[in-house]
Amino acid sequence: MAVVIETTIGDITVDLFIDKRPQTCKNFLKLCKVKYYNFSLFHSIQANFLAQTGDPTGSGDGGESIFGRIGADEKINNEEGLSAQQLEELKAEREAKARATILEIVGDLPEADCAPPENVLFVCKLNPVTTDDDLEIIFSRFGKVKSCEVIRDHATGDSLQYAFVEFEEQRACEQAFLKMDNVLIDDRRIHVDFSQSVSKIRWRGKGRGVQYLDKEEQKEIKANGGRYGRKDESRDRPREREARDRDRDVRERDRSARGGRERKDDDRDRRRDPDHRDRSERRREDDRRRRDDGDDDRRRPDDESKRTEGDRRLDDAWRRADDDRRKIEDDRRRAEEKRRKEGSGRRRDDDETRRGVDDDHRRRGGVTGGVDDDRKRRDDRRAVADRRHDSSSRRDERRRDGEGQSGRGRYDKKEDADSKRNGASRSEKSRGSKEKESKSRDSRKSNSTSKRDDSHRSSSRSETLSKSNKSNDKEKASKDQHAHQPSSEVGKKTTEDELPPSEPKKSEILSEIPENDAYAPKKESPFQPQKAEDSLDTTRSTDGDTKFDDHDEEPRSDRVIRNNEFEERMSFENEDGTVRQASANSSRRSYGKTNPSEDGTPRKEEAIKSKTKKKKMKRQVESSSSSSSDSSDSSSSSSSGAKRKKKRSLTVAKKYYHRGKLVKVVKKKKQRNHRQSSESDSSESSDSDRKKKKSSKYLKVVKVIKKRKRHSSDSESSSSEDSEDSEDVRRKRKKQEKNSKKKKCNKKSKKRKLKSRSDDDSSSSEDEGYGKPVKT
DNA sequence: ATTGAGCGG
Repeated sequence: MAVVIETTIGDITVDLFIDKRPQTCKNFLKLCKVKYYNFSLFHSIQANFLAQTGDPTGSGDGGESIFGRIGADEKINNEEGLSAQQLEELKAEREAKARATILEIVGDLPEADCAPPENVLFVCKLNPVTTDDDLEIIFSRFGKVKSCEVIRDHATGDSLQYAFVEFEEQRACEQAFLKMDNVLIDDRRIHVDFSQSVSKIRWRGKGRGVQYLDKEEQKEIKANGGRYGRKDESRDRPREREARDRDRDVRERDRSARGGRERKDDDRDRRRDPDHRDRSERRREDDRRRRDDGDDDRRRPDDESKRTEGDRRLDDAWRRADDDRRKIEDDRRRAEEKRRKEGSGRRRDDDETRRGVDDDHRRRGGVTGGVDDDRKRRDDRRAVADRRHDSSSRRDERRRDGEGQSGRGRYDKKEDADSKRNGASRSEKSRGSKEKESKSRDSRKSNSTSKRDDSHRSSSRSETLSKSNKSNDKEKASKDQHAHQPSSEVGKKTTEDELPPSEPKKSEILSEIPENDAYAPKKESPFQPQKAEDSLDTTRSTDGDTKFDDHDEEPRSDRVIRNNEFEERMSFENEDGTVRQASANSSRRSYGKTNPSEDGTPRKEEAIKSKTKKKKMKRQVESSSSSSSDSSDSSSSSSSGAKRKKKRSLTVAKKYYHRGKLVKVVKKKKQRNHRQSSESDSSESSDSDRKKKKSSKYLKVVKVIKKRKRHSSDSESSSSEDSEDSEDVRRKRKKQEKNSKKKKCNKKSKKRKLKSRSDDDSSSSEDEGYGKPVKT
């Protein structure tokens, strides 16, 4: 709650601690309302220290409370009777608040009081097949679940693998937080945290607090497309309203003066659109105009030459004039505002006061005021609080990191989804490998040592895998196949069909939850959790697999296999002559690549191993591909048709491997470049390729390539002296550079994303290899 | 690694 005090030399905004000193504030507000303070003097001013006002007598001795005596029944010392610990907490709280306020002033936080909801859990690392209902059932054991939402890609409907669970009670939420972290759901070890999301909170502007939205309100906002939702809400500060009206007035006058027509539409738009939108609208409009201009230029390059300098200058002048007009308008508006302020300050005060009061009510109904409750169950909540603090600080950091990152993250997600969809087209293959996958998973379960697991993965020879699997657990494999084959035959079965059979098992699981161990398997007791997993497995294997077909959501181990199958597949895919498939695969492979970095600790070792392995593999491929000649890349080198075909495929594969190394830096463009360069200049590119192999740092590699390219193209252009060609090359180069830059920027986030994917997918393999879930 | 659609500015 804030009050603006207007003085002859400027405004002062006063924040009121309404919840701390309700009576005092009420007194103050009421006095404001009766215009008690109007025209008061600042009777005492000490530079850099204080300025006192509010005494109608102007002396500092006068004035009286609206209650008869100031402060009424307020107990000033609310720290008495508190233990030292409590005092400390209070202090810490105050400090935190102060920091938050500073951040707010600096502009890092929208509003210091803007806190994420306390009764909402954030659940991530979910299995994509997990649904709202599943989660609700599972989480409802801690208390009534108010709402539960798995966030999905709004285009594809794929699960984004995180969810929000809103509890009716905060306590239930805390319990769930304590008990459900690192628990297995649908074969995935989920992670639970308190929601840090403030997206359900609408910031009503600086100093105006926040508003907590329900779904309907959100929808409304979405429909309105604005930050400020309802039209007739008292959300608008009177000053703003005035400003807007004035705005309109000015424009109206403007319009009448100039008799412009297009303004009219503009104006209507503005009136319909809430607040800030009009500005962006205008900007957009402006942009469009400008772009149109540009288009004109581009469209008629011939005309451009004909156009006189004067023409262009006129254009510019027109643009500038437009800008100027706007500026003038703004100025006028500002002046008007000032004038008005002087005239009608009184009324505003009243409005402010009224609005403030009900504002306060609303806010108090919201989230604040958790302090007392806190004191009641402190013991229980100590851990929780710590966690919260942790995560909130993390959130702050994240926030400070900037919006760009999250944006990129989202983008990546989308890419993921795309690739998923891509993969769906080759469901035939994926099914085959899926079978292997399920087998391998089973084998992992039976061999409770994670070492074994690792050897599988790192050796990652499909033959060994399948062999060991066959020998290890035929039964389970057959069972698994049994489980999912029908579904894959039927194709897309609706989940409703599948759900009934799985329901009882779910309840079974639920009954196990109370022990909490079934959901949180440990190393030492591989049996019980396994049971749970098995049941989960079977529950999911059917309906999960149908979804696998859709989303190509195979666990990681399969991808390893695919890596190794890659050579073969590459060759035969390219025998079809389709390069696209190869490229699709390439993106796939990039996922596979991150794949060895799965389980927590052995991650790095594995990564290194895999790197060396990959190098080896690469070398193998190279040697095999370049059996005839050393200049392996030279697709232009002469050879017979069939051979050429084969060679080409190999070349693609090889290129792919080069790219495989570089994918993270430049993925798609790389492809294009490569193709072009390999077509245009073979020997050079092969040289550069060799260099690439040798150098270990990606960035360096990129630079080398770039330089090389430049060299090669330059030399080429000079040698061939084909001006058109060189132009082309130049253009291409530009493109390349742009893209490589972009990719570099994205590299980090992409890596992260990939890792997350691998983690998710590998969670099934973590079944035994994972330690106890963190408990508090 | 992870926060409520996603994108562009």
